[in-house]
Amino acid sequence: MHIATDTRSRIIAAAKPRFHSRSYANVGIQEICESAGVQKGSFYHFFPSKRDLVMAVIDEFADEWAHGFVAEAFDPALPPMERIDYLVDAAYFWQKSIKQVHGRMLGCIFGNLTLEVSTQDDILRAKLLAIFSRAKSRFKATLEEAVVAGTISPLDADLTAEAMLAYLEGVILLAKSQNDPEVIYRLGPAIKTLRVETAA
Amino acid sequence: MHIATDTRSRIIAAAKPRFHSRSYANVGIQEICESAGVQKGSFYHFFPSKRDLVMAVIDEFADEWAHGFVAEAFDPALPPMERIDYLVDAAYFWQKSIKQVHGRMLGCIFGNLTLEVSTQDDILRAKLLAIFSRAKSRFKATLEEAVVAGTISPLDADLTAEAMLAYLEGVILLAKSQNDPEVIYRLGPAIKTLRVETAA
DNA sequence: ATACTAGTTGACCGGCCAGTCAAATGCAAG
DNA sequence: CTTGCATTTGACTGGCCGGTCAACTAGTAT
Repeated sequence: MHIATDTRSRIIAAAKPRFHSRSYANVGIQEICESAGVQKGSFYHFFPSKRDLVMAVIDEFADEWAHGFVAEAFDPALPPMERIDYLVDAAYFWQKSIKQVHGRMLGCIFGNLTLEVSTQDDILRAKLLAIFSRAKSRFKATLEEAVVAGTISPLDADLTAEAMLAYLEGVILLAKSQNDPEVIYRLGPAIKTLRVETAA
Repeated sequence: MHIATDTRSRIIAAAKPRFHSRSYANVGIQEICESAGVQKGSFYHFFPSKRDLVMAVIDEFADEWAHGFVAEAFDPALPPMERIDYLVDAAYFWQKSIKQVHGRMLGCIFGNLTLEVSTQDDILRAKLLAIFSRAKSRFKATLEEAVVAGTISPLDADLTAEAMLAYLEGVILLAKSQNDPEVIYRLGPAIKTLRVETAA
């Protein structure tokens, strides 16, 4: 099997936009199979369960971001605090373009899934947590660099990073409630005002 | 029917913790009926649809908060910025007590439902939006008062209020991803550092 | 007593849910 | 040519989904 079976890929490709635009519980395996032109039994040959599929979808989204906007935003050539602006802008433009195509603001799939499933499935929660954890590390490293560069005054980089991530997710949530990406545009830049001071 | 039928109330009482701790799609009417000791047909006598039930549940949660913690927090006797601290504390203690009883952090039901259903049901989205809108107004009035009192320097009260609400929701989201209310405790106080300056 | 209505009952609808299975297919290595 | 494995097929399971319905009960108002 030198040629990586495209069946698996087609399943994931069919599942991605559905989980993103609806919800975990609202998307059925049957529908995914029909859309991917795959039989039920074939699906279960590649994925032991629905949960395994959504984990693969999460990975794909994470990779897509990591190699796309995130890589661009956290470009070491950029002054540290500008990287944060860049990331917020990227979130804005991405949501905006999705809305133009799809008619709706879909928000962040990691946030969406977290609120839906994390009380019901600890394995999925752990997966999502790991994603947030990596995002936080990016913010943290950037903040530390900014402190060293003297761009911002010293602060608790770990907690401030977490606060910024929380803010970004919250802004996207509110934007989704208004079905309007412009909320991200208006509220996003305030992310840089967030600060947690270092403990005494 | 002088005695307000308790059937309706029992249905809502059975639905509340379920929608809060799981999700809209994951809770069935059958289960709610069984738990409330009510027949299916009786359910549909009081609620035209599942959506109407969840709207009633949203209203109950909103009232509970409005007459509980929110009323306490936005007490005019408190210095304005302390009201915001109070509200964040209330969110923390509430989530913490839920976790002690239930074993899990359930988060904010408005945020949970927003991310789950707002791409699929504009009526529910509008309902949730109205809740957020009221919350934002509370923040805004408080900020305006703080500016007048000279506690904080002048800012864009409308956008800062929205930013604070976003931050609170984001912090709760992150806390839920870690199943740990202490996240709210650690990150919450930074809400007061958020600022959107007035436009030129 | 009668008529009306709010409330209740429980069976029923078509359809979808996640997941299983035994049998068939196709391909590759010996 | 044969063995063996990856892949695919499509029917099938038991159970739940939201919602409907006609019949029944009970209380109230005239």
